[in-house]
Amino acid sequence: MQQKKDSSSSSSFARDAFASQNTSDRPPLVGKEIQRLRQEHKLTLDELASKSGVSKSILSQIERDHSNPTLSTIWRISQALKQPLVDMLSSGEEKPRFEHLKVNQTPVVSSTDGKFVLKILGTLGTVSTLQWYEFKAEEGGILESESHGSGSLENLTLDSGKLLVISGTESRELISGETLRFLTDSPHRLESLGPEPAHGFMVNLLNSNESF
Amino acid sequence: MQQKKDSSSSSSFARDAFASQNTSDRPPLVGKEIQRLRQEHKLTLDELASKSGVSKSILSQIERDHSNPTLSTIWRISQALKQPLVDMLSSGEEKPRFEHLKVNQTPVVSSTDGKFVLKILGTLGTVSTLQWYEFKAEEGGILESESHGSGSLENLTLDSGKLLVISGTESRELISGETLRFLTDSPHRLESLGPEPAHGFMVNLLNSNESF
DNA sequence: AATTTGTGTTCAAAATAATGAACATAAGTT
DNA sequence: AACTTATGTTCATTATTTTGAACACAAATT
Repeated sequence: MQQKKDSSSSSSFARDAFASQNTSDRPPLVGKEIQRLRQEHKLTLDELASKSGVSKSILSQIERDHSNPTLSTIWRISQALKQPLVDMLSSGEEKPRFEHLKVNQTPVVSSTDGKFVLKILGTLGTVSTLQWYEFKAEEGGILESESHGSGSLENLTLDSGKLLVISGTESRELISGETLRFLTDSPHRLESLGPEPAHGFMVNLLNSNESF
Repeated sequence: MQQKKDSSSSSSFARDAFASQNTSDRPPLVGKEIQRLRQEHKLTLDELASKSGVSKSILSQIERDHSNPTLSTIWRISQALKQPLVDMLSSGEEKPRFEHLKVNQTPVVSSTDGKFVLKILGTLGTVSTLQWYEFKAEEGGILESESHGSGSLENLTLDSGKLLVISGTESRELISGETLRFLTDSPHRLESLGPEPAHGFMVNLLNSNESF
């Protein structure tokens, strides 16, 4: 472990700095991103140093990935650049820009009689606090749901047709173009009243503690 | 600046560790979150130390927020816990608690030529991390948007028509029934290719750090 | 109860990140 | 060209993180 301090200040860290983009084999290289942001703000190292309280010299080294900054250092820089800390770190990581789902890749659920069809458009993350759907239902089509848990909110916009919504003891009738938001902490039910098929869009917030 | 090293190893950092939740006045306190994750994985300090290559003692200190970890240290820990680095840092920060949702009439925005019409169905809370829309666009209708900020994700489902999506330097063409998710951290543009009008839904997540 | 084993904390030493001043270089000015 | 100014890099030093070993304590075993 013993390592002779070499005369230059460049430590053992990242002397091979221009390695490939970070794909989870080493800590993210924040240097380029910080430099980009600094230049975008038209700041010199001196200016950023005084704004952030981080010394000019270490800024220089960090930008060239010759140093392994401390959490507090990164944070002070992110503050000065008005950039969420988290963004600065994730910037290097290549994220796929697009995800294109073809028609047959969209999951579809339908009622037993096939009259109510629900396309699952989106589920968010592992914890799944947000989901959204498109639905089409011919006359008489019914969708029954259990409670989604306390604090859950359903947001329903009807594009065409007529829809009866029952949640708990209350019910509403929706016509084309209207939007209804309601709590789904109890079993609820959607029914297409026809005659034309109901078509619409639904966004569900789970465990949201929204009120209206 | 001169500071006498006190006999305990706890540095000047965060001796007042149990400060309030971080709301951008000091670096995020990662200790609790790391500890939570470690325990969730049923690991001891020793085990995490060997998995991550970070010494047991510093782990102990970091968990109690008695140290100001280095980027590479945080990263090695995040790897061992199979947790995206970024998530560990943002955990303490204000999570979008969903707030009051109030949209009575549906506001409508349309392009100057009137060919692209956007109905704003939902905007969530003051922090506004979630929005959703319905859109209709006749042939040639164009919607241009600025960046929604880094980490923003747009989810677009086309019900009918044909749509060209351009984000950054990339573009995709969508046909009826397809869904496209893409990052909107740079200016982007939707264009209805016709001939029949495009109709669809859109869900936008702001500052989500979702990946696909 | 005494011993061992498991787990987290503290200690002194070593490694290295951060600082401020000096230096290097390039771009403008006189 | 010589001088200044602006900007980034390197140097020596200081401050702090990180380490490995020793310690403390509790839980399990004998």
